[in-house]
Amino acid sequence: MTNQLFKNITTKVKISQKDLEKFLSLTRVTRIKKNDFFINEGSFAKYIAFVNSGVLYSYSVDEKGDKHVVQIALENHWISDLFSFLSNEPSLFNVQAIENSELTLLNRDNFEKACDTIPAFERFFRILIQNAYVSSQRRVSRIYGNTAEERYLKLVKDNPKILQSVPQHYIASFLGIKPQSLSRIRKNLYNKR
Amino acid sequence: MTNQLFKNITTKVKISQKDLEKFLSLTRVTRIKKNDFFINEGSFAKYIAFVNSGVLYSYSVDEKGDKHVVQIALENHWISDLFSFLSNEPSLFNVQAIENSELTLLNRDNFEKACDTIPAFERFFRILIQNAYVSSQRRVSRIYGNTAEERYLKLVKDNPKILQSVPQHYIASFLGIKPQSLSRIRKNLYNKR
DNA sequence: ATCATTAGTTAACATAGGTGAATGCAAAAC
DNA sequence: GTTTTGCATTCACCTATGTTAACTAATGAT
Repeated sequence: MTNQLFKNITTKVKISQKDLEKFLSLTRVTRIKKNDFFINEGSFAKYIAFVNSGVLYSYSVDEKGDKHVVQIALENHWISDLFSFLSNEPSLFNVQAIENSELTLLNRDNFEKACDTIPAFERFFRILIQNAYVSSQRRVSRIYGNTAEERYLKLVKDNPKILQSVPQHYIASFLGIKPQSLSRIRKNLYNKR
Repeated sequence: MTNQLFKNITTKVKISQKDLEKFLSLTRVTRIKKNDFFINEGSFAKYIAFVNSGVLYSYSVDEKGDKHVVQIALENHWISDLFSFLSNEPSLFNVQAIENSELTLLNRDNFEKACDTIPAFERFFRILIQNAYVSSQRRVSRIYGNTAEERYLKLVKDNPKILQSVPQHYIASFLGIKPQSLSRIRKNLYNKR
């Protein structure tokens, strides 16, 4: 599990073994049970989490009370409410475990410390935020430019693991459609072949 | 125009007059004509721009050749392809002037310099990026949770100036619908009253 | 083992928004 | 001043997705 985290960092930035271990010493490992909340909307995101094992997802709840899945974080990905974590504002999202999961946590103080004392980490983290931003922008473009079926096929292609480890109604919400519609889309796709 | 920029910064962070002037000395002012490009997709975003006067907008072009308006920057707002600017990757967007505009430009070297030597500026800029990220996430939620009519009304309410200074087909694209649909929506709204 | 809950499927019907074409108007180009 | 081009509007028709509801299968609780 530690290895996974090391690998996740080293694939994005050059960093010495020593700095990696220094970084690791600022984190702690925890477990979270299926359906438990990692972050509650309105509270403050104290941590960002690297998913060692399991799955988490984040979602917002709109004025009409409808849930909208924003991110699905499988094993080996980072999740938090970045905005709340970085700005110390109340969180706009809930983050919840889809299955029992193991997380490596970094709190805000240690995050600052890591940024201040490990230049490679600051760089790594800047890239993480940029990627989050870009993927959000891409998502807008995709919603506008593609049908739900196209978005589903794109997900199947780019992220087949999500389909295996996440119940379908979460995926529907992530794609911006109702579970019934996803069911219909899948059925049509089968019939086409 | 300089005053506007000062005001834009001081409303978000505390900064001394001296630092403000230092920052200003790192920028330069330029003019751009209606329909000219500030950034071309595929090229590198060398600058971020503060709009002193005029209007710019950014958009992507999808595989089908359709344009999708991503941001509309009126006077007194910042615009760029932040991802390209920060990561030095080719731009994913075009940024173009809707009318003749005057911009205050900051290039990457001076951006780094400003971040390194003016702590308040680094903070200001981090906030700018965070806001961009959050507004992108909010947009996804809004597309999923609201009809085009609701999104239009929200825009009218939050940003009436955009309606006055931007042709309607840009607004339609920004809302994720066709110009005909926006026309229909506006007609229905009139009839309701 | 039983019962209750949640997830997924299907189908009939409703609706928001897309598509293509026609029209009028205003601004730009000549 | 005339012509051309681009923008907004309207309409008839089409399609993707939403809605409601019924049914089944799987999961969890007692």
